[in-house]
Amino acid sequence: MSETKPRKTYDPTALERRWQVRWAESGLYKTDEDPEKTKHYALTMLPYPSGDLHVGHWYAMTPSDTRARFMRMRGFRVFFPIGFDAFGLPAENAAINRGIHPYKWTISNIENMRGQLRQMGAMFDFGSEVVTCDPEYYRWNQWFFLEFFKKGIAYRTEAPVDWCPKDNTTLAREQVVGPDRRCERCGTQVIKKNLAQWLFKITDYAEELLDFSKIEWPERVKTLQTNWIGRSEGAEIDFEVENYGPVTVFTTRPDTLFGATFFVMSPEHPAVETITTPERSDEVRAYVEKAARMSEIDRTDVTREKSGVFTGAHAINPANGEKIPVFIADYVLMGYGTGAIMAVPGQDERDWEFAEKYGLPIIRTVQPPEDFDGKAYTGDGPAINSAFLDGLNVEEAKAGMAEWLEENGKGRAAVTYRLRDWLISRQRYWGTPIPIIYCDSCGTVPVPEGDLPVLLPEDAEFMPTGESPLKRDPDFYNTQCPACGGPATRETDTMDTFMDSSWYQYRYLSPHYDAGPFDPERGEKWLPVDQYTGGIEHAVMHLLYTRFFTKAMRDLGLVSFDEPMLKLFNQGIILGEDAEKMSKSRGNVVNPQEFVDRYGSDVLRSFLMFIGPWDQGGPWDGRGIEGVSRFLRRALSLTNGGTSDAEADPSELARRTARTVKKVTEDLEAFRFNTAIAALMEHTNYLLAVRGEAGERGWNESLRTFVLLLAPFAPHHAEEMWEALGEPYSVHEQPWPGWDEALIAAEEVTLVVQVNGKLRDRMSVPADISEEDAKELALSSARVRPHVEGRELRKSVYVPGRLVNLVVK
RNA sequence: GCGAGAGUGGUGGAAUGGUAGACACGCUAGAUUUAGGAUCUAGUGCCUUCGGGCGUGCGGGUUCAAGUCCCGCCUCUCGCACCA
Repeated sequence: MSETKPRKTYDPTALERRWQVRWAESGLYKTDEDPEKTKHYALTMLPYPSGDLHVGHWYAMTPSDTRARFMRMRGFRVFFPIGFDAFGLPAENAAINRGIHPYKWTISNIENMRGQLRQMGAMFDFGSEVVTCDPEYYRWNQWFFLEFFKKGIAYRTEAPVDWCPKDNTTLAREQVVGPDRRCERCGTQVIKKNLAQWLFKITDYAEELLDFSKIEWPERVKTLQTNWIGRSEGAEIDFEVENYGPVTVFTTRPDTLFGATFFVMSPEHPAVETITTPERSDEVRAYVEKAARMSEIDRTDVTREKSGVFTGAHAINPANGEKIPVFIADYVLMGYGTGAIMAVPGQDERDWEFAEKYGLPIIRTVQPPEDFDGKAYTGDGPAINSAFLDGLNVEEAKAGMAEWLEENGKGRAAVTYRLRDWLISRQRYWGTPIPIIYCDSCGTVPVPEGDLPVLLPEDAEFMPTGESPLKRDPDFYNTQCPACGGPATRETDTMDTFMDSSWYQYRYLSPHYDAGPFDPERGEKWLPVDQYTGGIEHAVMHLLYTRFFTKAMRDLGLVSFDEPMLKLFNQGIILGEDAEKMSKSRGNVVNPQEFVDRYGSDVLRSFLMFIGPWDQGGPWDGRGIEGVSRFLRRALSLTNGGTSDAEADPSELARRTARTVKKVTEDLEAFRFNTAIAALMEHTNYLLAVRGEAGERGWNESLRTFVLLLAPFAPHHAEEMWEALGEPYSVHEQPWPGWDEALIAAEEVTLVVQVNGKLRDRMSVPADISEEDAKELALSSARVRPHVEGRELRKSVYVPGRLVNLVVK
């Protein structure tokens, strides 16, 4: 019978508190600056201070912490900072709804969350914390803005913008989601509005942003960004429109120009009004109005029948001089390409549909294969009806036409992107003021660097009216022109909060540095980020902006590399117990605090890592957490000095220990936390079953190794066990154990015997058994014999250490 | 419609082309306990005449051997959605 000493009461919360105090007192997680070690900058996406840590924060941060701890034990100097993305709408909404100032609301949330973060027991270096609504931080947003302005990266333009009527602010293109164009934050359908806005020329970097060769990022993110940037190669072609002049189209298929039998403009195209003939104007005007009234959701419905209206005008096909009719149609979008297309029904399905409906001629310019029975043919084939291109395949014909266009001044090779410039102006209070002054005599004047930061006034009226709240604060609004000293007014828009998160990883290095956005010496030592972790939802906003920002910083001479984060891992989403997304309205929100109070941080974090592959996410299982709690209690009991019936076989103990070290190491490298914990559980069960008399050397040595392996997952429990073993503080400063590959190979192996691929027997044999002996042994097995007797042995397969397969007829 | 990913016990999930279901949850029985809880031990894919048979969404193929590779379907999830 097993005999266990009476155990101290298990109180994980007290245990964890004790170690957290000790860690804080001893400065255990102060960043290691040892220049002898290789750097590892581990970064987890900074949270928005919404009030309380959500179980999603735990799911994002604690596995990152485990990974960072693992790297630290492996001998890297690790920088693992944390901060708060503190500007943004929720603070303003809270202020509006509850009358609390956004600053007060934000700061009290941050204080609350700081306490919860400490309870997490992660190795965050709280000394480098960054809070983005702090003037010490946003001053550098303004500084970057001015640098971008000088470089021509920041510019102002009057243009229709996407506007969220609920949040009363503009949105960047990336913040408008779905076919029905909703606000990424609140889900309201966006509308168009004409406003003068500040933008960043991210499109100048479109080509470079398509190059992922210097980073190891998930394919998914790379694909999303590539599609978002949406590069199309083709040509611009100038069509002479009657009584108007040249109108340029973009096409990816210049080779089909001879088949362009009509011309289509977007209803919003500026030429429409001028070219429409008087007899067509009523119909055209009606169509334009109808298109404008139509909701975006209807406008973008692919299944809708094509419609359009003839303007009465004609354009000249530059290739053959044919007069072709000019239509307007809502399937041509002003926001893509040039807002006008040449229609080639023979090679484009939409154009075919349109041509059929309006009885327009169809000319094929690519010969479809004989068995082709469709309508528009989009595949490859020899050019026909195309004069000098005839006989060429599509690629050759494209090049041939581009050359011809260029030579004849009718067009040119061109590349178009779907990506738009990044609109950063927000008509809101709670953000970084844009450091620009407007003067009647000097125009747009940047705030001199020495006058930064332009402080956000504390007492502005921030009710949303659709106008920038700062405009109604005369002390802020009215100022002097820095150039001429005359009366002037300030820009009253604030910056998109994605500005804050585009470069925070640099500020972490020296959060109080005042000679620049970050201390270049610190940058030299730590940049770029080695491992970034966060949610996939940021694939085309934050992750694209921060790449752009780093490239712009490089062009300003601030950094010498091209990419901000070398490796990226996206964790999944943790769902409610009903396998639905957690939401207050569904009532399936899991409050981590409840579980921290009951089981402690180590159990909660280990459970979240054990639940399944980290990138998969998955539903919360309130019962499952018990299993992990049991595991950590059992692990802890290993240091209580009990004994069990069985004694460890020394070579098996050594083998299993080495195997566990290998498994956990390799799994941690690959972010496979779930199988690493499974291996630790298995090893715990084994160690419990074979603890002989206390003091047995091999067993104790194995336990010591086990505690080291446990440390990144359950840092508090491991510390407690380490102390119980009489080892010096702290387990987190110990080197990661290695393993001897030679120990892993077993002396005896279980060989599987198959007959025609079917499992018939298992035998325990020496690992180095010869093929002949293995086969002979297999044939002599009582369970195998009935299946082979009287049949011809045609072949046998021997896989050393694994199986013998006897193939009989 | 296009693109990507995924379908394995009652559940979450494991499986370099080589013992399917590791590790857990749950469940069953037993031990302990005043009781409950906790803990410990054993069992737990399905069927079975106890020999064995069948099993990784469905149908085919390659192979000595397929959850894994190939082809064709079905279902689900996530992107994108008239992009010229």
